[in-house]
Amino acid sequence: MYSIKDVSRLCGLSAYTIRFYDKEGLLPFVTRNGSGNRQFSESDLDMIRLICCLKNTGMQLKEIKRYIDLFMEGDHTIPCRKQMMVGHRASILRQIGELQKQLGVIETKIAFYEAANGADSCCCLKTEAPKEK
Amino acid sequence: MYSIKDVSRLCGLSAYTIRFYDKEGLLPFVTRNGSGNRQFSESDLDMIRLICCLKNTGMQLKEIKRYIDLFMEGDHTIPCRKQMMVGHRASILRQIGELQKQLGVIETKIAFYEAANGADSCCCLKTEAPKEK
DNA sequence: GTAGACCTTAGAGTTCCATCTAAGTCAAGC
DNA sequence: GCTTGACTTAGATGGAACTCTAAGGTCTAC
Repeated sequence: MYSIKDVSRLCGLSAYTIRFYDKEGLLPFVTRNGSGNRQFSESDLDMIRLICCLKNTGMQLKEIKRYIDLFMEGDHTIPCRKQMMVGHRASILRQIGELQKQLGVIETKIAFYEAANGADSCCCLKTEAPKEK
Repeated sequence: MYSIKDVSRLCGLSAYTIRFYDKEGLLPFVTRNGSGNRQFSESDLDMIRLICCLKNTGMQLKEIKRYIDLFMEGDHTIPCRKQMMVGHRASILRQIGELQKQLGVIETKIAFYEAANGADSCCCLKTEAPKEK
């Protein structure tokens, strides 16, 4: 069994975020110990990792909650959950396609700058790479 | 010359959003007509399309503003702008890689559901595909 | 038995991005 | 000259996803 801090470390979420997810109903499967503290099992961890995966691929928390709700309802919702994942796969493929398209635009822009100016000159070496993920 | 409504239609942004971007300093190149209304040139449109491209690939508005500010400073900032685009290209490639990795997780999940249940059965036909883009 | 580290809660605050409201200006058509 | 409609502004509001604060409970070690 893991504490909230363990999960935070293992899943790369802050403890705040984990509590927030719980409050939002994303973690109804998490149990408590005698003193009311959350305790997470290995399978809870797996579920949280799946939640992160869905979130990182652009699924909204309320949609993830819908998935979790189905999960809690039992095996008879498997076809429905599968349906959601199939839809989400399509969404991810769309995103990848879109990113690849936009990548082309940026490539063109870079090529333009390459042509407009000498190879490696830079007026502003302190420019750090954008931090967006 | 295009009105704000034209640009809204041509770029898929609401007029609110265009004004908001202007207020945020993303459109310093836009001129006004006699009565104070914004008028957009063809090259303004191109710039707005680039802004959309950067935004859609996860660049924050303040980072985009930094790019626009450099653009307004003139050609001597080209190496710096190129640097930004090179960094952003790396960011897009990271995003694509990440999505592809997560796609694998979802594929596995679907395969699991496929195994757990009959081929095309579905308990919940009204499930629409997730709308996240 | 008390200090320190950990947890709990409710609820406030923050950031980002966008959207809307209210009040007003301007130009064209009747 | 008045209505209509598109535009302007400042600033309020919204929602998504956190992030933090305050007040307090519980366990362990000394």
